Amino acid sequence: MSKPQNQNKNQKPQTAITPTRDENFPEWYQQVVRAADMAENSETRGCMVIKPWGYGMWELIQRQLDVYFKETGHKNAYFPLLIPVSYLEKEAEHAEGFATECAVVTHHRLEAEKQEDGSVKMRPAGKLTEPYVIRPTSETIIGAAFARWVQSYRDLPLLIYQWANVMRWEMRPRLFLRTAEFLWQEGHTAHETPEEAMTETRLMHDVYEKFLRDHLAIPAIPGEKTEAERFPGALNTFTVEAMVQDRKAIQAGTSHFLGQNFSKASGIVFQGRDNTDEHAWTTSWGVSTRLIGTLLMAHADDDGAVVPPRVAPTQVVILPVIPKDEHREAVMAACEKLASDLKAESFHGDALRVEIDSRDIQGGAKSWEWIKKGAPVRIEIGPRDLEKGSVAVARRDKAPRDKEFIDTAEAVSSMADRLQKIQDGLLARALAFRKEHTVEIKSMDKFREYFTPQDADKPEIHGGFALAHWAGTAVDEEALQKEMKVTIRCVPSDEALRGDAGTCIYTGQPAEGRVVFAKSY
RNA sequence: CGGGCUGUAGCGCAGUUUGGUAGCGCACUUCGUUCGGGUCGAAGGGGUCGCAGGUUCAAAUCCUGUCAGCCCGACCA
Repeated sequence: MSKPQNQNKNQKPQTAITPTRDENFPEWYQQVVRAADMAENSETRGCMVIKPWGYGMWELIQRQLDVYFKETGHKNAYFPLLIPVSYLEKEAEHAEGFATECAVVTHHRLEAEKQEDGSVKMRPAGKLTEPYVIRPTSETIIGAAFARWVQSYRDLPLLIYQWANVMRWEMRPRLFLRTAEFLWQEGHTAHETPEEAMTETRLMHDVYEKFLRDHLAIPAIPGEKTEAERFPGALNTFTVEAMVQDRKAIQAGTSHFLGQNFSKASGIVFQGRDNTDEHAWTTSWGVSTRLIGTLLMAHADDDGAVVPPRVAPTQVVILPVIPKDEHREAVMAACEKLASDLKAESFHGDALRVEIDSRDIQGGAKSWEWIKKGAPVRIEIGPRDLEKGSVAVARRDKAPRDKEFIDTAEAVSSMADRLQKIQDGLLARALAFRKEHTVEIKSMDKFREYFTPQDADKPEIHGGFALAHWAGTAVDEEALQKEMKVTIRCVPSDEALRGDAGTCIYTGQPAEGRVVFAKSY
């Protein structure tokens, strides 16, 4: 009966994804997205089609973040996709920052033109007197609305956010990480005082950090951006920086203290308590579908996606094992029963998301599909289980063939706990990984050594986060980036990471504390 | 936007140098076989070779243009 493994004509690779992370990380990432059936490139340049498994994650992210936004007093609204070009001209730094990546709408009509061969060509007609840009972000158009809405200090604060698509004509799109069109949430608030606005900025920064940690199992480092990395037009930018498995950093969410830059540009003026006209203090903050790319790069392995249970569209997939047709009815009935029992259980306030995969395809192939999608738990039920009253439970955070045979009732009652263990395990693993690849560096020699790949032609995964003292300028930062592609990811908020005062590794000047350096996405 | 590579069936590719109107693997359909498992066998379906021009009796193959994708830069969530 037993035959040697991998003796088939079409030998399967040892891993479901080729290449592996070590072999070629960027290519591995793309293969994971595809194997998990989450998204694909579309006909439209730089834009992706998000498929149900990927969009399902986004829906959960939306729903769960929405709770936090509402809890912190914000209200959802919606503003136009098209922004008059003149709006962008109001804030110089902002305009400059986004000018090179704006899609511009110049016409409002098409005219059909019959060709000689009978086909039809559509030509733009009806030129607009003032072109529109498709929003790359909405500070300006929301600012214009705020200007209308605010008269008195009694109208403040305004706490608004919207779920929307935005467009930035990126030169190098990558599924989820950087696409020309992406989905996001953008918060925009206006306040009476700078202190209040700063409190708001930090509050949302904190919300993002907790969301990444508790929902996406990503331990991000919260901190402030340096001037060089700041949002165009902002006074302060706060970021949550995550480390992914090639040890690079990715900015997963930002919140900006905009001072009065945008209120001056948009004319958000209110009459203050002392009867004088004042400009409001504004903030903006956002996370995007990039979160999904981040979570893949943080958790996926060489067998495909690994989705944290809290954002898994299907948390438990039931795989019927039907050796002979005569077993079908009994097995399917058991699956239905199991599914409904599981759905009666709850995880973080929601019914468990359970799916029976009853497709008539090879069991092995089916099981591997769910491994590649990263469903947290797979349950098999076959005739033998029916006799014994047990089921076979497999976890995505364990080896593909690692199955546990558990009494059915117990499998159900312990499922929420099992999902939480997976969720916690992913976070612990990601945190351990980040710690393992975070070093403290005290000299430029060591710094260069850390960030220089062994093989320059085909750079291997190297480096990580470096904590080092810094007192340099934006110009110094740029020099570092030119030399090694390393940037300051943030000035960490965490005192332990920030450390004590010391000597800047670059300028030798006294530095207040350490900053986080890394290569980044 | 600069430099390099690529575009042939849903996916991955061969064929292009030396023009003669398409082939392989996987996937898909049907039948059988196997069965806690990404089985094996047989028979099938599917492509105006990225697009547009040009050269030629003849173009996937040569020429020009263009679009898209990937990798490396610059830019960015």
